[in-house]
Amino acid sequence: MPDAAPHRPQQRSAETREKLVEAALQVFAERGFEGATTRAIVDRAGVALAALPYHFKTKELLWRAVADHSFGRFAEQFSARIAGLEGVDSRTRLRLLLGDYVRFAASHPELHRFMQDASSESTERLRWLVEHHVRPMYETLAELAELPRTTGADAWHPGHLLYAVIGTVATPYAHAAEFELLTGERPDQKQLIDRHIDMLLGLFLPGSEGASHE
Amino acid sequence: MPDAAPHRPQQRSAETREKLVEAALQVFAERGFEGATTRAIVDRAGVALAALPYHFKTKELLWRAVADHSFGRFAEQFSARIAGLEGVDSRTRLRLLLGDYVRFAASHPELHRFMQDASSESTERLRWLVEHHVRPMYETLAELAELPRTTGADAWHPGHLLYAVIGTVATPYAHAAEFELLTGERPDQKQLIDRHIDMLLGLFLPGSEGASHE
DNA sequence: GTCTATATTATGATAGAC
DNA sequence: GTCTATCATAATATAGAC
Repeated sequence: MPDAAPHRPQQRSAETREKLVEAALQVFAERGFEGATTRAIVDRAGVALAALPYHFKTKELLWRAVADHSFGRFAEQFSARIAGLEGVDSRTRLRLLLGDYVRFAASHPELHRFMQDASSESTERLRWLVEHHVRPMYETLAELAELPRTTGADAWHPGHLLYAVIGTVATPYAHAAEFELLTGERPDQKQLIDRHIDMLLGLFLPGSEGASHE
Repeated sequence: MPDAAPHRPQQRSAETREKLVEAALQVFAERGFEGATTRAIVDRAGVALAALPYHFKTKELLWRAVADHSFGRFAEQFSARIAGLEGVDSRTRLRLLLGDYVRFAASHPELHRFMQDASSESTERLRWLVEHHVRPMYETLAELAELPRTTGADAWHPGHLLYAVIGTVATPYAHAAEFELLTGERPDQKQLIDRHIDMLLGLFLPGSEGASHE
C-alpha cells in the first residue's frame, strides 16, 4: 500500500467515487431509487453534498455506476470459481455455484433489493439494466450451468427456474430484518447459511445434500 | 347496488378512503415508502391532495391502512379455501394452497413488493407489520399446512422454508417487468401461471405435478 | 367531506471560494 | 477536488372557504 494520510489528488478522487458508490448502493437498496436522497448518500459516504454532482453529474448516472459496480463484483466473485469448473460434471458445477451464490447473497443482500426496486416499474433505467447486466449474466449462467437440463425438468420455463433460484436464494437475506423479527435468528450467520444451502440442494438437486461446506 | 352518481356523504367518504388505499398500495409497492409521494397517491386515486391528511392524518397511518387492507384481502382470499380443507390430507392441502398462493401473487404482486420494501430496514414500521400481520399469518399457515413436516424435511429451518416458498412463488411477479424484458413473455398470463404452479409442485411436492389446474 | 391556497421543510443541482 | 452557500422545485401537512 502506498503512503497513507494525505493522498495524491487522483487517489483522493477515486476514493471519493468509491465511497459514494458503496454508500449509494446501500441507500438505493434500503429506500429505492426515488426514496434515496442525495443527502442520505453523501452523509453515509462522509463526503460533501457537491461531491456527488461533481463525480456523477446526476443521481441517475450515480445509479448506473452503482449497477456497474455491483454486477462487476458479482461477476468477479464467480470468475475464479468458474475458471476452475473446466471439465467438471454439470451436477457438481451446479452444487458449487449454488453454494457460492448463497454466500454472495448473504453478504450482499443489497444487490437483490436493488434489483427488485428497479423491477417494480417498467422504466428506461430497468431496460438499461437488463440489457447491460441482467441478460449477459443470464446467458453466462445458462450456458455454464446448463440450468434447465441438469435439473431433469425440461418442461420448466427458464424464466421460472431463474427466478425460483434467485427467489429461494436471496429472499431470506433481502427480508433479513423481517426474518430476524419473525424467527429471532439472523439469516446471515454462518450456521444458518449452511443449513440454507443444504435446503436448496435438497430442493434443486435432490441427493446432493450436506456436501456443500468447503 | 344502490342509486348511482351523487352518493350519500358517508358513502362518498368510504369510496375516497378505498380509492386512496388502493392507489397507495400501488405507489408504495412501485416506489417504496420513502419514494412514494402523497401527490402521486392522490393523483392515482383521483382525489384532492387534502383528502389524504383528512382521511388518514399522515402518510405513515395511510401506510398502515394499506397493510391492513392488503393482508385482509390475502386472508379473505384464503378463508373460503381453508374452510373447505377440513379433514383433507395435508399433502392435498398443500397442493391446493400453493396453487391459490401463486394465483394470488400473480394478481397482487404489490403485496410482495410492499413487504420487501418494509423489510429493507429494521424500522418501527416493520416491527408493527410483523407483529400485526406477518406473525399471525405465519402461525395460521404453519398450523394449517404443517409446513415443515409434510415436506419430509424436518431439518429445514422453518424460516428458510417460509422464505423459499414466498421467494419461488412471488419473485417472477415481483420482478414482472424484468421477467418480461428478459424472456419476452409476461409471467402473469394464465398459461405461464399454470406452468409455474407445476414447477413449484415438482420442487416442493415431487409427484404432485399437473393436478393443480382446477 | 372536499376543495383551493399556502406554510414549512426537504430535495436535486449549481455557483463560486478555497 | 472539495467545500459552503444557495437556487428552484417539490415535498408533507394545514387553514379556511365552500
